[in-house]
Amino acid sequence: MLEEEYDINFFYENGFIRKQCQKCGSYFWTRDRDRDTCGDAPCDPYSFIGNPVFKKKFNLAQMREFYLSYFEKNGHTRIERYPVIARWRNDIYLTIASIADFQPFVTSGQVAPPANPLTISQPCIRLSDLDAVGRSGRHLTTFEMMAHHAFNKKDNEIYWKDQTLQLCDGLLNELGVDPFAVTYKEEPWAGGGNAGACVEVLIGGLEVATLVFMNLRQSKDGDIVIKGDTYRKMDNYIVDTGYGLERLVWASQGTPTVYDAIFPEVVGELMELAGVEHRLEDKDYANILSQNARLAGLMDVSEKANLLELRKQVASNIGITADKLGTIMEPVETAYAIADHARCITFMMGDGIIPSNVKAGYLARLVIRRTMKMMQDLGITIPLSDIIQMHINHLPEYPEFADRFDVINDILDNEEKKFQETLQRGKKLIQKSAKHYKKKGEKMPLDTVIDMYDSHGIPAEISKEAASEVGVEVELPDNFYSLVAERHSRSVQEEEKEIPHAGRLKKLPPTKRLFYDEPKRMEFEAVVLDVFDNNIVLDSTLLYPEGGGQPPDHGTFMVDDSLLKVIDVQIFDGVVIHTIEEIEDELHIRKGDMVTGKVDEKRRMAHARNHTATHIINDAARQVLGEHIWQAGAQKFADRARLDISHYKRIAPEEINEIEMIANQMVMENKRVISEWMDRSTAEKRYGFCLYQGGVPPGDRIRVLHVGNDIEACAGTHCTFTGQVGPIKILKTERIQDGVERIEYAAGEAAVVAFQTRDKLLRSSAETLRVAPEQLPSTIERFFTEWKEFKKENIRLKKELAESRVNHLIENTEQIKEIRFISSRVDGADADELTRMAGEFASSDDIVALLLSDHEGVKIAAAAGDSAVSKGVNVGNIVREIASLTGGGGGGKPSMARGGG
RNA sequence: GGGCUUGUAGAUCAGUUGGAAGAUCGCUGCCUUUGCAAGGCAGAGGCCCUGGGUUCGAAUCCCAGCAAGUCCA
Repeated sequence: MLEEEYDINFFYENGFIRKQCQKCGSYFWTRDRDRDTCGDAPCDPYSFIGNPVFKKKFNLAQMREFYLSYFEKNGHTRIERYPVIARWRNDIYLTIASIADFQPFVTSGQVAPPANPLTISQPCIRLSDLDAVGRSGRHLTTFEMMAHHAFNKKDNEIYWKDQTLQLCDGLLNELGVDPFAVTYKEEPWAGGGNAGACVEVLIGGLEVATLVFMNLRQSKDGDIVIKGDTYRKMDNYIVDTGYGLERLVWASQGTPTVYDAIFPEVVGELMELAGVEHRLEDKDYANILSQNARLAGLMDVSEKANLLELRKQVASNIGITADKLGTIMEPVETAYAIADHARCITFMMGDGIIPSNVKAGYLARLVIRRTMKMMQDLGITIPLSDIIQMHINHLPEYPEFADRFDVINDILDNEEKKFQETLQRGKKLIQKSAKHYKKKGEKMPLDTVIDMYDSHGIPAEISKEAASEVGVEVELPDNFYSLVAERHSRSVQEEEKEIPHAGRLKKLPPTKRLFYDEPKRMEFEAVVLDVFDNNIVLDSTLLYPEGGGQPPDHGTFMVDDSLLKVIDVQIFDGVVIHTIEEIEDELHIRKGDMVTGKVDEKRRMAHARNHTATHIINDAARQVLGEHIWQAGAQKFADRARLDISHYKRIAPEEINEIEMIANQMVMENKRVISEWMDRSTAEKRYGFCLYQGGVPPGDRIRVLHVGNDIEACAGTHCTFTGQVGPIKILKTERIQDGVERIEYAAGEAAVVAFQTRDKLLRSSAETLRVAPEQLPSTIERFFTEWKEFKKENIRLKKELAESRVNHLIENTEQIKEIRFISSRVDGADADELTRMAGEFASSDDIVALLLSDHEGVKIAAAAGDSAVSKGVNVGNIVREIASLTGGGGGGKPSMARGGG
């Protein structure tokens, strides 16, 4: 990064000088001429603990308000926070920074920001330092990134570096910080395909803010190199700042850890539940925590070796053994982590994430299970939802969480049950396998433990515990989880969709799509702009190109006297390509020709019905199942459609009936389906992110569709009134992932066909049994029971028959030395009967029986009694040889064998 | 989106190289006991998830589906 990027007037005008850190070598700006270090840990250890840096103590709500109103006062518009689940993006699951709210369309300049400049306090979730949470005293999974953003364009600059620093410095002044204690460290920044100069704001060893001046975009032929990648300047440039709300509060209070500063009540209650005396006013105790936090600030404690080193150092400073310190610290650290994780869960669930085994839901489950495990370790027996309730009580700024508590409670109970079941199942599996290794006198191999975790979700420590209960040792390496990761590290090949004829398409203007304005028109005339292979591009079209889970229209083109069938329609960058069915002749069509196009109306209407029905079902599902319902995917066909929704349980049959009923009522109400093209920002502001249930469309103008209460961004073709959808029939539900339910249904004619198909099924079943359809359930029940009874009787009779035949034949045994031998033909007997008979003979110790029948070719069965076997008789071999004569095969044990051919 | 694991009695699970479907708990009846806990004896209870395939023969092997568990991106 060029040095001149940091040559900022503000510094010169306010008495700053640029120095180089004597420890790490970075450049920084300070008012303090005597300062030699950059102010960042580890060059400067924490000095604010026990020594707050602001003029008063703040809690979260106070600091947030102070910050936002400061920037409001300075010309910024306050913006509502975005959800922690990044609904408007498909590249990340969780909101990891305030700027994430405005990516990709605002930052790229395609879409105007909701206000400019703006200020926001954005809750963010980062799970990358999970292991350090609780231990380091400063790591959090959830934090609020307070920010002021200015989106500048070449011809419209809001403000840039000078004013950004001015605002930051002003804020810190108002908070009452000593101006000499603040340093601004130069640190180039890059991330997510963008980069720029960046200044870290440091007080007392703590980084409280990061000021990024984003003006570069990653580009292969760029001329600026940062961290190995090349970048080039963008036309727009963005002030991207991030102030750590929690850190500012911490610095204002000077408590030993950030946790004690931001949720002291929850920490207090958890410590009590865990039986830990957590008295910060106790000087010795506070001293241990403070030392720990100060030193932890200098190292990465997510690594075990570092944690041990930390323990050693703190222990020697206060004069106790590292082990003893460990027993003091561990429960405290765990309680901190629980408090933090619970807050994370509160935000996740409060914003509607449903735990699952995929995507964002998996991350939620990960955190939930970690938390439950830690609660178990500490002997905290209250349900996790109680801790969530504590957080919600202390978060009055988020009333939406309180509203959703009932559902959260339900979900968490469910999760708790599932986790317990998984652990129990796991324990049994482990002990079974442990017994196996105990027999062999071996240790349990690491591979087994990895298997247990990978396939059954049993944490390694629990495997170890369970195995040791049986008396089998397990060696766990430090890098256990990276070994697991290795198993999965198979190269992922990224498939890049290649757009055919990209070069040619680039030169063409976007095709006018007439089907939005005239949904009922089915015929049109247009001019041919280009022809290649079997593809035709027109200046305008009525044919819907595949998109949004809706398949393309079919139709015909009439050119002069020839009729062409359109079998596929796709859109690339606004240009619609019609693919024509292969014909033997050449296409007699060229640029400039006029074509008369016709839409296959039946197909179009079938799609429109199923598509509108999808919105209706989505709305009905939300009414029946709850507000947490979120579309996770959808696909429409001509004869049916399906909708995937997030839900934490299987949908009960009664619920399906209710959804179906409500959906059909919506149809009967015959409401107008309204569509409007809107500004993206306006639409987001008015309707929220539920707009993006079906995916995030690109561009600054989006089509907003209202179907009843359901409002979504949707580019598909729809009915104009809900009545046109016709009957809606739900066909089935399927659980495609844990936490995601798929509903399949048909609308309109397709629904009628579905009714009829089912009716036919019912009728033909009833006819076969010769009863009325109403009597099917009871009749089938009767048949099934009778069938079972007959089967049992059959077995019983065969057994009796076998016994009586045996009694009859037992006279015909032939004495050969010490064994009695009998062979007989039992025509008509099946393999089972023969076997049973042979077994009956062999219940006498010295008998060897060989039986044959003519059932389905030849069947052979043989058996030998115990003493016969011990004298060396092996009927398995005998049967094998006989069977080979019949052209079949056979075999078995020395005492029992069957065969045939 | 990818990987791995599992579907057998009401429950928890065995089931060896393919060769007669089992155990424990629970259930029913009888016996023992003042009663309970328990013990003894006898018995009921199985579309071995579904559908194909291989085979003389499949709970077991192969393929597809359904249901469930789990790890990762």
